[in-house]
Amino acid sequence: MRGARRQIPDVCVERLSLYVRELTRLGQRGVGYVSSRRLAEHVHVSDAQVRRDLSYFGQFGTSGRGYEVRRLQTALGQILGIGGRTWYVGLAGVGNLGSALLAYRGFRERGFEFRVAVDSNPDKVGKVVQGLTVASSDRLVEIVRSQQLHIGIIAVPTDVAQHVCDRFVEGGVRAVVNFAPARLEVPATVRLRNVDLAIELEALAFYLGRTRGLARQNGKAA
Amino acid sequence: MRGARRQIPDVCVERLSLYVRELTRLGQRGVGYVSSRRLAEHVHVSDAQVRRDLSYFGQFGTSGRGYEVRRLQTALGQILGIGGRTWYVGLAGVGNLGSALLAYRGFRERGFEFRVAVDSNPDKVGKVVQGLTVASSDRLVEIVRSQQLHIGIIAVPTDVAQHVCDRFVEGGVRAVVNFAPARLEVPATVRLRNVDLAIELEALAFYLGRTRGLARQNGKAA
DNA sequence: CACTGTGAATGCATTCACAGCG
DNA sequence: CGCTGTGAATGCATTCACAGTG
Repeated sequence: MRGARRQIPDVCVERLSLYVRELTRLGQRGVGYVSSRRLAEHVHVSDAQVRRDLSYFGQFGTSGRGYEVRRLQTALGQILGIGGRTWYVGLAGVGNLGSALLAYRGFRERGFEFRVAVDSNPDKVGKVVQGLTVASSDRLVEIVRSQQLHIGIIAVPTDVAQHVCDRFVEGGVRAVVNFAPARLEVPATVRLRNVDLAIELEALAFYLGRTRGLARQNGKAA
Repeated sequence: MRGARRQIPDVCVERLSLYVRELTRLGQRGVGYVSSRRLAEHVHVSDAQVRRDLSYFGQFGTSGRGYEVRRLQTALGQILGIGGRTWYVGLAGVGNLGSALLAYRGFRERGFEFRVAVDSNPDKVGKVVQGLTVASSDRLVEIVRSQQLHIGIIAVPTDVAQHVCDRFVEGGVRAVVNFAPARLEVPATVRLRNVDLAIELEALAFYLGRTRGLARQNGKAA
C-alpha cells in the first residue's frame, strides 16, 4: 500500500482553508481566543468536526480557553502550504473567466503568483492583462519550464483543454486546475482538480425539481 | 419495488451530470450502446459506481448489452431536471467572473436561462452584456419577483455578498450559487452552493507541499 | 468550570461478488 | 457467454460522549 502516514480526509483539507479565512477575520477584529464551537458556527460545521480536523495535525488548543487565534491561523497556514512559500501559477486562456482569475486578489494574498498567461488568439498575445503580458500558447511548454511553474490553470474551450493540459504536464507542472467541462487525463504524479460551473447548476436543478419543501444545505466547500 | 425513496448520495447527483455529458458525446459519435465499464472509464469512476448510481433511479440497462445511449441520456436528463424544463437564473455582479458566466454557452444548452443581470456600479447599469441589459442592484428584489427567478448567482465582492444573497432570498429564489469567498446564511428552504476559487488552489498547495511522489487524483466533480 | 482531544459508535459512500437475465 | 442490478462487506467521514486539563 501507499502512504504510511495517517490518512487525512480530502474534505478536511478544504475546511482548513475556511478555518484560516475565519481566523484571519477574527484576528482583524482583535479576537484573541476562539472555541471550536464558535469557529464551527462561522464555517457551518459541527464543533466536533473542527476539533477532529485539527487533531489530524496536532494539538493547538488550551483546555477551557479554546484556540489562540493568531497561533492557530499561522499553524494552519503552514500546514496548507501557504505560509511563507510562494507557488508559481500559469494561466491558459485569457477570456472572461481567465481575466477574472487573474484579477482575483485572494490568490496573491495567499501566496499564489500568476507568472504567466497564454492564449492562442493572436489578437490577445502581447496585450497586458492585470500587469501580465499575454504570451502565445505555442510556447507554453518552454514557458512552464523557464518560469518553474508549479500549477497550471486551464480556462480554455473544452475542445483544446486536453491539449493544453498535456503541454502543462510536459513542461513540468505538479498540479492542474481545470475549468473546462471535460475530464482530463493526467499522469498519476500530477494532481488534478476540476471546477465545473455547469455541474453546480445541474446539481441544484435536481434538488429544485424534487424537493418542494425544505432543502438541506449543500455540502460544497467554499 | 422496495424502499421507494431511498437517500441519494450528494456526490452521486454530480456524477449524473458527468454521465449525461459523456452520453451526449457518445450519441454524437453514433454509439448505440455503452457498458457501465466503458462509461465509467470516461468519467474516471469504477464500473460498480456507475451501476450503483443509476440503480438509485431505476433500471436502465439490458443484461449482456449495456445501456442504450440515447435512452439513458434523456432519462438522466429528466431526473436531473434539465429535460424540457427551463430554469430562470439571475446574476448579481457583472465583473469579469459574472461576464464569464453570462458568456458560458453550456448553461443555455442545459435549460438555464439568464433573465437578469444586476450590478451596483452605475457605470455598468444600462449596458448590454451578452444580450442582457444590466439593471441596478437596488431593484433586485422586485426583479427576482417579476421575472420569477429560480436561481440567483452571486459574483459580487465578499463584503456585499450576504446583502445581495438576502435580496435574492427576499425576492423568492429557491437556490443560490455563491462565488464570493464567504459563508452565507440562507433559510433552510433555500438551497445554497458555494464555489470557491481560492480553496481549489489551497487544497492543491497542501498536497504539493507534502507529497513529493505520486498524487492521487482529486475527487472533485467536474 | 469550560473547553480540548480522542476512542468508540454511528452513518454514508464505495466496492465486492455473484445471482439472474438476454 | 457478457453484462446488469443489488445484497453484503468494506472503507471513509462524522458525530457522540466523556476522561482529562489549565
